[in-house]
Amino acid sequence: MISISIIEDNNFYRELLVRVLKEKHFLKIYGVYSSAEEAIQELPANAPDIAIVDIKLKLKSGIELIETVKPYLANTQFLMCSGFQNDENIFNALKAGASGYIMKGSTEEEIQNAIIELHNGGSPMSPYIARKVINLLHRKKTSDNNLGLSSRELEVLSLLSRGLLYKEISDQLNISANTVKNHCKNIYKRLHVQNKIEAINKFSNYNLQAYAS
Amino acid sequence: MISISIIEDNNFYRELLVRVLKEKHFLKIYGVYSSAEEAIQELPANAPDIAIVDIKLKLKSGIELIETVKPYLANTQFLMCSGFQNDENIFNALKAGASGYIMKGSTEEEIQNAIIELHNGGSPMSPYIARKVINLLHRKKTSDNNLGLSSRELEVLSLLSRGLLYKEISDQLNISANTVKNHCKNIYKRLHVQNKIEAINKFSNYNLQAYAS
DNA sequence: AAATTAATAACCTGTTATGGTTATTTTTTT
DNA sequence: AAAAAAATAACCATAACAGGTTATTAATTT
Repeated sequence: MISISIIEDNNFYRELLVRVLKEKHFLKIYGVYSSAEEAIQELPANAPDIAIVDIKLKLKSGIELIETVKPYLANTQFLMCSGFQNDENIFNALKAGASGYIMKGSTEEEIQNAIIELHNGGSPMSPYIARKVINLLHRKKTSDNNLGLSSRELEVLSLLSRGLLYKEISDQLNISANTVKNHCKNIYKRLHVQNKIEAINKFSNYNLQAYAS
Repeated sequence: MISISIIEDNNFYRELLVRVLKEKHFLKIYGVYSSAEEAIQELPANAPDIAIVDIKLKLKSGIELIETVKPYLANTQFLMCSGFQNDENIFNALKAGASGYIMKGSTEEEIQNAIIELHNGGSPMSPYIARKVINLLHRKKTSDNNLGLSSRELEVLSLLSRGLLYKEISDQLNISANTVKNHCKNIYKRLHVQNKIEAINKFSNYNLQAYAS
């Protein structure tokens, strides 16, 4: 038996969801809320297995709802509900802690399947959103991710980012510690930074954030 | 017109793919390879829009193929082809640079749709794999991500991770640099590390890698 | 062939970090 | 109320790092 709570401000769609989910014997409606504020009050004490959250709520958005309430609901999964396939907010909702979503135009069967998939440890989502998530993984290794650094400098920077000392890096690369030091100085110059950590950050920011948000 | 190359060592399935894709007027078979080695040789000079790669190849796996060949194929998208829904390697393939996948049991229509979705900027994948990707986003903000550090120590560590010096941190927190130094020493002890970078890594590893792989 | 860039390496100086000890005050827990 | 933990802070010695200069060699480009 999967317990489900619904947070949806639109009366019509909320009732529709309730009706569709009541049909299935293995689903149990736990709580029904018409605003994020109401849900924030009630959810922590009444944790469902799955919370279906409309992404566009009145005062607070569904994303804010998840962010505030998630720390208290370790065992609840959030299923976002959006009107549009390619809503940018769906991606942000997934980042905030949602695990999947359904569209408002979905059929009864699709909604039920999404819930089952979610409960089985899957993440139902459209290919468009999936790509945005995947792009975070790729981190642009392909093209100009070197920031003007030479391959040797990238090598040194990579070892630096593991927390190795100059001596340890020089042993690994079979060069002198002075040379490592020298590479670092050049790296700092090119990245316009003053120390290891800033260099590492600049590097990983470039690799990660190009695709983020 | 979408140009497609196929890397598949199984003769039967390779020919089946060719036949299915030839049916569609907007798809053009570009190259057909029966091993990763062959593809590594040929692909860089003959870049297709989409490369369909079997995940299990003889000597080198499809993942290795992508890793070695991707730097030369900035405009090619990789569509993995696997026998199983929940093949762990699919997830690794996505990390390596693939953008979606199809299953060997897929219908002709599903294969064609996956290609179209991929070409339109989507990432076709199953909910199971999607979840593994999503979990990377969540980073376990919820529960015990503090590693036994006090809130003040977390504060210091957070500022450290931006590359600030002791003095800069002490100014920001209105405490003495000696105190910051002291917090660091305690942080290092608790995390069993020797320097800033290792501490930062341990922290972010805990937040990121708990779900990875 | 000449010039440029990359990789190598050493020197010096000053700053920053690390590791150890000790100690006071405040907050939290028992 | 007593004990424990957290936050504060100083001292010392050593190690590591940062920034500057200079220089040789190898590889690449012009």
